[in-house]
Amino acid sequence: MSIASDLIRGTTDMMILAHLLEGDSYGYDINKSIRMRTGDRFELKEATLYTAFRRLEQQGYISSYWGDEGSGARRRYYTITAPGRKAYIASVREWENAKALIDSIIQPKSKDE
Amino acid sequence: MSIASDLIRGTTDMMILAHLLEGDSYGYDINKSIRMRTGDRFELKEATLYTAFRRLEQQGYISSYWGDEGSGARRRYYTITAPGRKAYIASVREWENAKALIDSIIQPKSKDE
DNA sequence: CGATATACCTCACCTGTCAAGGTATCTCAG
DNA sequence: CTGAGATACCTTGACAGGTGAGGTATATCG
Repeated sequence: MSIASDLIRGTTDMMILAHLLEGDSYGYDINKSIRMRTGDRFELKEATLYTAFRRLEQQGYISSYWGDEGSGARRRYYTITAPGRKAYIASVREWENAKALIDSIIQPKSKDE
Repeated sequence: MSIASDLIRGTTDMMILAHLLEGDSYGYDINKSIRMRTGDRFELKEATLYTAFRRLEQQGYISSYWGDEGSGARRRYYTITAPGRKAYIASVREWENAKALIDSIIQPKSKDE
């Protein structure tokens, strides 16, 4: 179950950006939302999540700030930037493209089986 | 142009196995055929191709033999094995699964844009 | 007080891709 | 004959992203 790590590679950043498009969020919440959207069939590993945040922030695609909750564990919120939106659009385009290319290469002989 | 290497990661083996399903073949030919099927928009890098062959052979998914052409450069032919066929089917299933999961995570708000 | 959930983080390791380099043979133009 | 180009194979080292394992801190509930 779950996706082979080699298959998700390169889509992690896109997943995160997709979520930030709908509003600022923080790590734990993004992952929870991914779990829910996929019916518990997939989740990002924490290490993957946080290294992705570092990467995206370094590239200027997201920016972060500490939330000021009165109680509970502190949360670091992330916002998608304008370049981030552009990068997201480009990555979705690339993803659609890759899907089509790969499918054309492995073209299954029949629809069912 | 071309697919980001992080996006194809994990599909290379599947691509190669897909080609071997149609009959024995050798490296150069497989790559040529991939180039053609994708209208010159994609090709595996040689280093990637040959490391994939090593990997697949080690896993018992393919086996190889030297062709005996009277003239020209020698070719190493590859055959897909029974376990290889099973692995191919499993990997296609996994790929379809991953596509659906990823799409559900990045779910675009509208069909066009 | 201990367990559980929330919430963050880092390090070392593994694996697959790829640029760069190499070898050898054949064909064809000049 | 010589050199270029295509065919055909291979290896090495660097690089990048995912991940297991470990760590910190707070709040809640029994």
